[in-house]
Amino acid sequence: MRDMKNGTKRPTIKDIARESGYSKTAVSFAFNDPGRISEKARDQILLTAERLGYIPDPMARNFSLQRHLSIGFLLPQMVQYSLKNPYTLEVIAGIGAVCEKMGYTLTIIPPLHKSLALAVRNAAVDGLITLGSQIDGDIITVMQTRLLPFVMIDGPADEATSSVHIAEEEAAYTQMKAALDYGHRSIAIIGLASATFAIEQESQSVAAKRMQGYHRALGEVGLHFDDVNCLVSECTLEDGRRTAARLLAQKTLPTCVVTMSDIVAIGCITAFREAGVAVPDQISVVGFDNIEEAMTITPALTTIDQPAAEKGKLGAKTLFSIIEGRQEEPVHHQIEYRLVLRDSLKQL
Amino acid sequence: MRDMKNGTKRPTIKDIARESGYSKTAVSFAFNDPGRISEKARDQILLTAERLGYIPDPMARNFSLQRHLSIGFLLPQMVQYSLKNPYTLEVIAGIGAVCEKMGYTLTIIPPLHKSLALAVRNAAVDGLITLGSQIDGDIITVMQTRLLPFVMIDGPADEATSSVHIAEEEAAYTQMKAALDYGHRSIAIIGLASATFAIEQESQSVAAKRMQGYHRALGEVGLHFDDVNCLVSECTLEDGRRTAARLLAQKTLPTCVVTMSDIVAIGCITAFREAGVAVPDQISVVGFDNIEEAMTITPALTTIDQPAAEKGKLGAKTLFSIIEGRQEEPVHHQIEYRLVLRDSLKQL
DNA sequence: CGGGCTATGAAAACCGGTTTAGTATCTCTA
DNA sequence: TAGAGATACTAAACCGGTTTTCATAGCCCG
Repeated sequence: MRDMKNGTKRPTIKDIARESGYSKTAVSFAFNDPGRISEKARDQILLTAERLGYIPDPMARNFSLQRHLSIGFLLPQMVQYSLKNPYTLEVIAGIGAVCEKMGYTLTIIPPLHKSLALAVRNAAVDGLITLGSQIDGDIITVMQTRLLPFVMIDGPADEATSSVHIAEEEAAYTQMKAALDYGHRSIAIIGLASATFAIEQESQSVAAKRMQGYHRALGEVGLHFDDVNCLVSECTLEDGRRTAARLLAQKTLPTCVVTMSDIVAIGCITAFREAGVAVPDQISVVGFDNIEEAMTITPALTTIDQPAAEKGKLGAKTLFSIIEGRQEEPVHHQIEYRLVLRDSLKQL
Repeated sequence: MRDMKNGTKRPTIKDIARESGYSKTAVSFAFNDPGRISEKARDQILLTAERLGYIPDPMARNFSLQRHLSIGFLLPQMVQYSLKNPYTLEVIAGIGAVCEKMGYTLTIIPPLHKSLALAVRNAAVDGLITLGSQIDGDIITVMQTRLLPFVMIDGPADEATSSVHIAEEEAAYTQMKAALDYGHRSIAIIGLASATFAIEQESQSVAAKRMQGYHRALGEVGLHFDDVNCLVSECTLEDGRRTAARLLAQKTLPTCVVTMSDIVAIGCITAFREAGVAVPDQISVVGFDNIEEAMTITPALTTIDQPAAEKGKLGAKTLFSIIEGRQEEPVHHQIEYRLVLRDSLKQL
């Protein structure tokens, strides 16, 4: 009997076959289809496996079965940004909950050598979920070439791509309208990093659609982008604070700051507080997302609620239905948003 | 020429070999070791690959190379709990940042059929990071049997296991002492779900070590567990609120609540606020972890700072050094904690 | 002009499982 | 008692790459 106990290498199915006196096939059956062999053989094999410390190699198994038992989540930005954004994290949690139910793992895929397309090329997953607008043609090409099922959340999805999203333009319109309805006319907008203030462009990006909504709401009271203070911030608490500092450095403060993200809004509130500027008495702040913290901060944040966890769940469910072949045609889930009025927006 | 464009299956290396007139070997070289073949052959092959939409199968490649290019993070609890805990998320972000740098993906591993050990058996990863005390012998046995490198964060690590942690007993002592130093004698403790109030047991779990620290601090002012109100909460905002409700339902309120987790502390604060109980004027609250929100909530939370992201980074770095064979002996990183005094703890 | 070296590429083994196809034996039935 | 069918098992093919080993041709050099 070959001494394998202290060998540096793990025993394989072949070792168990040899040691137990049965064939590879029999060993495989013992683990995967016990009824297929005799009780005696099964016991022999399982005992041998136990004795040698044999555990079937998951990768070999997955490879043979042509599956991964994992779906991928494509990080919209570098890890240090993405995984600090509570909205993103809530989406991930939603995806994760479905994965758990399905017996899959969830692979977080950061850019590889700064390239998301490269990361997708190498991703060992059964399907992908993307979040946000940073998804360019290269990435889509790779996914399609690999025949990798994918679902876009908040992304620039065309007709052929399954997606989950809210009515961005309308939601942004609603958000801005709330500020205007409360009497605010001196307004600052803090957009996402990818936002552009050239309304003409036909971009499918979330930021662009929201800008269109802002534009429409402002137009209804006779305002234009030229009349508002337009800034841009990374989607992090820190950068929200920095952006608020930029506002504070200007001569005149707006009466209301409309942001595209709660995390930025919260950054602003803390920065204002530290600068001795009272929210909402001196300045109102409106957020977007309704993350959990929007409720706990003082003052509680007026914001647009979009069910992030629900988005993640729906995205994951959709992906699994494609993976399992239950879904042939692309689907586009539009889910509900909702204005949540809290203390951070003050009636003028 | 075989028509492959609209076939339902992806082309393999064999197809490219046949179509280009070269061998599998040559195709492999074209992608991985271009200098090994002639320029002409390389161009031919790459062109053919492009034309047929060939991308090497990552799983086959990884299988052949006996690697995964992914490390696993073992979720301490069910997804819906784990991924709602900011502390856990910060640790994950730290791990993720290192993964990104190393060109690895991060696989989130939820329990499989309620079993973490089973999930570990099947995990397709090069190594594992665990968090918390829920790691039992079965899980460790599987990791060892699979010869899977692993690092424990906040875990019950023995000498043979690489780990990252703070001095739990001492940190808890410091936390409790702060409350006592501020004059509090009527105290409630809200422990982690796994906490037990039988101080005698020699458990290695975080909760047990912290209880020992509490016990020591209380003892110094002549108090004992019998004199304090001991509760237990899941590590979620929601359960924190429920636990606060249980406190509120009792006849007498303590003057100070000492929790093992910021997220629970914040849940308590919001519950107290909603019940009209002023923090810290009527009741003080002390947290543990110093998550980002501890600073933004009103009143700002007095807590023990432990650098979660740093823990994740250090854990991941350690794991990679084991995977790459640079680290033979197990290492135990003990990192610094720090008491952060803020408004939620009031001098009596 | 023969021996050795380099450049180029193909054949076959290998990674560790699963599965198909097939064989030998035993049991039941007509 | 022959044939059909079930049972228990094995050999070999397969998943799609990488890598080792080997073959051939061309070249340089003494």
